[in-house]
Amino acid sequence: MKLSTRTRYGVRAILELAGNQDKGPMQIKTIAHRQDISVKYLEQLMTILKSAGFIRSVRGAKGGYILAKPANQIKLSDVFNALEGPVTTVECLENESSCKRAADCVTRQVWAEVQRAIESVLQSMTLQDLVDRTKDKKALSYQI
Amino acid sequence: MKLSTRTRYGVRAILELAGNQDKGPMQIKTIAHRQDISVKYLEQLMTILKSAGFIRSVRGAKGGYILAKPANQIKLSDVFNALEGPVTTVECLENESSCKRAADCVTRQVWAEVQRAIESVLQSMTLQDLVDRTKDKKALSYQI
DNA sequence: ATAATATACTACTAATATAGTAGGAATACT
DNA sequence: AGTATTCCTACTATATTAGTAGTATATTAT
Repeated sequence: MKLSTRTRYGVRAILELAGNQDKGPMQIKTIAHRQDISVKYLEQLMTILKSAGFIRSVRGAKGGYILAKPANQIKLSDVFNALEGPVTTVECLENESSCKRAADCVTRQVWAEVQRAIESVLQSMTLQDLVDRTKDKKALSYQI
Repeated sequence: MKLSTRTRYGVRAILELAGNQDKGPMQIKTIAHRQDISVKYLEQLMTILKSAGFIRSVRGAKGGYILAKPANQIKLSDVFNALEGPVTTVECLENESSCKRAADCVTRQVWAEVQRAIESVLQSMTLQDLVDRTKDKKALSYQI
């Protein structure tokens, strides 16, 4: 039940943008370097995030990417959904007709509970929350 | 973030055994037929469940599989773990040294919370709980 | 004993998804 | 014009999953 690198990299990339909101567009090159991700691969992830409406691009020199809306309006569950696909542990939860036993299937109920638990965590966090956590951490480390 | 059929089939198979505890060994053939799973594939899943210690086998004619311990002593989280592998959303949660940034990584914290949420659901259920749910459901359907 | 029935074991295969890589086109700034 | 950047499409390598195939071994029933 591992996350794909697509999701892990994508979340880290959009968090870079979220932590950089006021400083103009940020280039793929920069993000890729800071996060140790292949430039070409990240390029594709940014396309996903863009077409999902979380970020927008500025082409040409001095271009790059910026958040399309404030970081506190982007829930992690939405980003996750765009990158990893719907948090669906099993097909029959999206589409009941995919299994004739769905209606009275006990394991289906279990996977539904698992799914709700995951979604509940992800829905409770916005990008801004995570940026704030990072800042708290930095502030703390200065004291040491 | 889909579950593998390995896990889905495996859980359904062991639930068949759990619902059949007092009726002697149950054959792969029977389970495969009732659950619509390939006999040969299920054979492999039973091997996994057996070497994890949840079930034991009886060879030869009239043989089959039975639970190795009472259904209320088998937690779903353990079965899940044997089939799907550890509920680890990301490598660095199992092995901190796999990423040099692990110590102050915010996304790692997020995935840890997701993981805890999943585990908490699975640990709260035993096979017996699920068997009971099935029975409740059947009892209910008789009333209709 | 022998035949029938079941698991045990090992190896192979097909299909799919993931994680990239590669190359050039389009756009915008200087 | 030249440079820097995103945009688009296609390819490739690797791993995993899901399943198939065949034979060996153990146990029961006749």
